[in-house]
Amino acid sequence: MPELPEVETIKRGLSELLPGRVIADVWHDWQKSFPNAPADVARFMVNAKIESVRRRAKVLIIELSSGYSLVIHLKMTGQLVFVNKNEQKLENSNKKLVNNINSQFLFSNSSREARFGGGHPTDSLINNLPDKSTRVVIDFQDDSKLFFNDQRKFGWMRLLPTIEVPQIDFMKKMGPEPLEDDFTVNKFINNILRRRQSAIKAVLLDQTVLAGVGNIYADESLWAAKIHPAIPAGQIPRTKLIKLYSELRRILTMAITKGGSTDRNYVDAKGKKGSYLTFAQVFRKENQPCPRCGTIIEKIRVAGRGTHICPKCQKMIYTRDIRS
DNA sequence: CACTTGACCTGTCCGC
DNA sequence: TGCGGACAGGTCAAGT
Repeated sequence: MPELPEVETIKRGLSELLPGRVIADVWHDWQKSFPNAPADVARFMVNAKIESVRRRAKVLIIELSSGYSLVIHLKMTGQLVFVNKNEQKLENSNKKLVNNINSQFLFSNSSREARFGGGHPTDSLINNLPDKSTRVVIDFQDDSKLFFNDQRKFGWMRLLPTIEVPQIDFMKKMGPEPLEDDFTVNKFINNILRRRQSAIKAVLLDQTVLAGVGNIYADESLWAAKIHPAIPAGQIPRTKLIKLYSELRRILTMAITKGGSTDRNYVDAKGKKGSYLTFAQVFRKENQPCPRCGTIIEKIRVAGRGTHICPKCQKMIYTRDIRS
């Protein structure tokens, strides 16, 4: 769910809210989410000040004044929700007013629904925390709180010495970020072709090739570049890869300016369904017409993932390595 | 080594 | 209405 644009959006939000705040207490109930020893938490988190919030691919890094950092991966259902006590009081006394300001202190899939979708049931999220998905609560000295919620328990949070963060395994293996200035089209093509026999979609999802792309943006960029997701990477003409490079960067950049997307469908208070993938062209659009040619979009399975294609725009036409 | 599949979880949705 | 099962997707371990 959270891919690069979503994590970037969360990072930008937390960057405005957390730095300068001092941790008063930390509660956590779940070893997998937050396996650090209570003694370490007490020693390196309590009384520490938040210095900065950074992002590497889909990973958030909250740097503390103690020389330690919180490294956070939200995986599919993780949320980071910041709640300011004053706002909470306001919520209790004047619900309408708070609905309008929810977005400034909620950073989660639900908050994006709130922001882009208008009123809906999760407007009341702020009243319900902690809930049963809450794994970690960080209390600040000014009585504001940061909640880490994760329904499916795939996400995690680790407290590590800041200087060791780049050394941990999955950080070292991570490939380049698609939006970095020095990530050139040639680098992109060379990295793609490192996995010549794999389906192009599997390559885009491989974080050692390219860090930050997930299922939504893989489908969207392959549709934009008119490439079938199951084509072996090595069989794609160079001109198509150049197109894929520019479309991937364009779509990721656009998604960030829109504050990310969410694939959560929900039912609002009136039982009405809605989707908040406002700029998706194919993702979760199966059985709907392709925005480009009108052909009905199909959902198939590629690289073990649900995959959305226009069967006319994205044909399996390559049968040999035409680069050589 | 290259590449694919299944496990990790739980809430939701679909069909019977 | 309830119930079983498929499905969702990021990442890693285990498999071919």
